[in-house]
Amino acid sequence: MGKIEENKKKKKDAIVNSAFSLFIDHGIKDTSIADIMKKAELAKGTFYLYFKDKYDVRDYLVRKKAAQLFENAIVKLKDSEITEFDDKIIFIVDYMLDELNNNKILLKFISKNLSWGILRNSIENMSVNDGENAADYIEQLAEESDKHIRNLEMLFFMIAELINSTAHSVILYQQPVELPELKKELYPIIINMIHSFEETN
Amino acid sequence: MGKIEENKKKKKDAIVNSAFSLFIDHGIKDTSIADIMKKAELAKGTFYLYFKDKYDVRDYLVRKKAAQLFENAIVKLKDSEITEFDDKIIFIVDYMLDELNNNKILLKFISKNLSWGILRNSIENMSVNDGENAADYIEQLAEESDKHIRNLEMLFFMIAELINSTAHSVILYQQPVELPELKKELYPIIINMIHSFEETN
Amino acid sequence: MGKIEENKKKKKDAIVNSAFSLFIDHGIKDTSIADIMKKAELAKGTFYLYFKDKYDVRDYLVRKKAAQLFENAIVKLKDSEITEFDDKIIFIVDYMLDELNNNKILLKFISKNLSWGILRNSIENMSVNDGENAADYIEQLAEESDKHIRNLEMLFFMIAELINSTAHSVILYQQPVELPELKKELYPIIINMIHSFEETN
Amino acid sequence: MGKIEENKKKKKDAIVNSAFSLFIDHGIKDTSIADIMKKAELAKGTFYLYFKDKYDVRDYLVRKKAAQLFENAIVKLKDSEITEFDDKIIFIVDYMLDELNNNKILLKFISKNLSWGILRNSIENMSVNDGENAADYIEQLAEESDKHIRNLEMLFFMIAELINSTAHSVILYQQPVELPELKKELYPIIINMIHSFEETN
DNA sequence: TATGAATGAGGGTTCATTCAT
DNA sequence: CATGAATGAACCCTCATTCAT
Repeated sequence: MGKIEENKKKKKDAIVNSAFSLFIDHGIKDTSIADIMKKAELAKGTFYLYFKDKYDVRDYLVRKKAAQLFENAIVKLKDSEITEFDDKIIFIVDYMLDELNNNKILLKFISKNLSWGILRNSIENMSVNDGENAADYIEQLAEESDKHIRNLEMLFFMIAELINSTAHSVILYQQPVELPELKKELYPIIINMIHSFEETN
Repeated sequence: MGKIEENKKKKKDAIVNSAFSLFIDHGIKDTSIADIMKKAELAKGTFYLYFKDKYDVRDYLVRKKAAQLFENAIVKLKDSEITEFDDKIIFIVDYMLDELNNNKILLKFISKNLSWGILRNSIENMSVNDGENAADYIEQLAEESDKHIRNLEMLFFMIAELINSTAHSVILYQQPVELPELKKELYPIIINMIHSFEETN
Repeated sequence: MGKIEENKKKKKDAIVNSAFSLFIDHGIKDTSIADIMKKAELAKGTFYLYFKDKYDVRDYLVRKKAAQLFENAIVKLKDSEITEFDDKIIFIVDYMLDELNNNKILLKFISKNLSWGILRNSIENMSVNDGENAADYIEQLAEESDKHIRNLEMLFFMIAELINSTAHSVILYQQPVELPELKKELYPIIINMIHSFEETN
Repeated sequence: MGKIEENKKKKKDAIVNSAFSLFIDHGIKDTSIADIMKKAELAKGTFYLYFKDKYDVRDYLVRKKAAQLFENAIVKLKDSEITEFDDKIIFIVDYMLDELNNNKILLKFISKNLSWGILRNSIENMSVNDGENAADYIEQLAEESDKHIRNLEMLFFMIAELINSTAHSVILYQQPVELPELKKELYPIIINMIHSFEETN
């Protein structure tokens, strides 16, 4: 029945939200399943009807949060009137860095737990518009701008890893510099990376 | 007494070596202090005379292992006859990637636990020659080649983060490509990064 | 309705068969009702419409399996042309030992759970021919051979306990001897037991 | 130190005694390790310094109790002036049956958990006098009486299994008869068994 | 009748830490 | 300094049983 399915979705959400807030506040290591379920106001045993263990919840959360972040960036990009491919990429990166800077807690959570496997999976299963995934969308962006990127996935991988790892240190610990300075150095490098991956014909 | 000091060093080494091998084999989470001390053939209580907890040992280990890796690269570089600054950096990166590729277990351990704070600390306290630290040594390299790098620490930070995060995914999971392909794309980008940081005068 | 009754029988059989196979494979302690019902492809709640708990199923099974084993022995005996009472008893014992030896799993299950109460109940409710129970049948055997046994039940009890307990150790663990050697010692003793119980008049 | 060893012995005894009393009162299945340790007035974790799990305690207990019972029988036998081998065996059996009849709780515990493996191990490691085990003692009994038993272990095995299994049913449930009647039938059979095993030369 | 999601008590087990020796 | 027996809080996870559908 629709009613039962709906109820199950509600329960899963309660668990996930409770877990997120506890992971953020006390760290994953110091969050027990009992804690999660108490905060979710559900019985301890119920946890195991939805997840295998707390790391299963963590992966689910990282996927979900990373996807949301990226999706928001794309929505904003569509609202803008940027036409150049390079500028679009920088726009997305800039948007995400600002978001993470405003939500350091989310950054801490994502960057400690994001791996390329999870990220790629997120991108592929993320729906930008109906039936269109994020990876396709980026490809489309390149085509629209008449850019020919040799290996879009690889470009993405590198940019993502560079952002993820530098943002972690810079935003959370202002090490070795602060965010504006990072951006100033980072964006030219990203532009260079894009050119590096452009089809040379 | 020298004898007593020596004895204490031996015990600390036993603990550290035992811990490293167990962290590698079973992960930090699944290694208990009892395990470490049994393998080290010392009493459980003795652990607390040397370390606060197992995360204390982990940090000590990451620092030590990362420093060793970098130091070895520099030793090899000195043996070579490379003169250009760019080539020297690529040589170091290449050496380290190959070492990590040959010792995936070490990579797994380092890259999961390495943060810029620990890395910088390692570099600064690492002695290349007597009384000379690694950071100074790199600065010296740049000067020798008549390169003027605006912000050497920042350049280092970026390169280190890019290598660390991409190597993790590529070497351990061959994702999204294999190591030779990563190198092919990575080195031009690093060269570009260096140029990006060159003093434009 | 016949249809409904039939359906219920089918469900009960499914539960019982599933339970038997799981009890055998993992032991009773490590078989949960959830396991039983998953294998039976029925809902967990349905279990309680047929049995009180898993020990209820176990007793049902032991009764059923022990009765089957004994019944088969009697069927074979009827096919044979043995005339002497002693020989008939030995035939039955021999048949059962061989069957148990060929089906160690069944032996394990039966002998760990068989008590005289359950066994006697099995024998009494077992139908050899229509409306004739096994105990009556044995009594008849004795009469046919002009034997007068003082206390047939007691004789039976002793033989059954001796077989059950020695077979368990010998067949499953070859302790303290192997089956052929056990038989060699056991059969004369059984013959003696029979004589011991013969009416001395 | 002797002090520490002594203390450990005391702790083990406390666990074992607590476990025995709880196994008897509530059954093994319904006795938890927490229960055992609470009654023993020790911390739960301490249990695992002495035993693997509760079945480990059970085996230890069965061995110990069966050995004690047998040892007592032999002590009494020595006090008596019985000379014939047959009479000696019957004396031992009779003594043990009476003891078990007076201590039904012990009977319940032993007979549900005694296997030939455990029993044989008990007999072999049990010291009757200094450095002399029970198996040797019985062998000596036979020799003293100029009896030649072909296979003493096998004889023992059969007698033990027969007593153990019949006593269980008869003493605990008076099924199918009461103890005196069982004895009346059992002893001639045991005598027969002994003769069955006598060297025929 | 039949279902299976939900419950929550309760079990086993681990382990960092202490402290008497 | 070094030991390792003892602790007991804390955790994970299972599972018989219920009950709304």
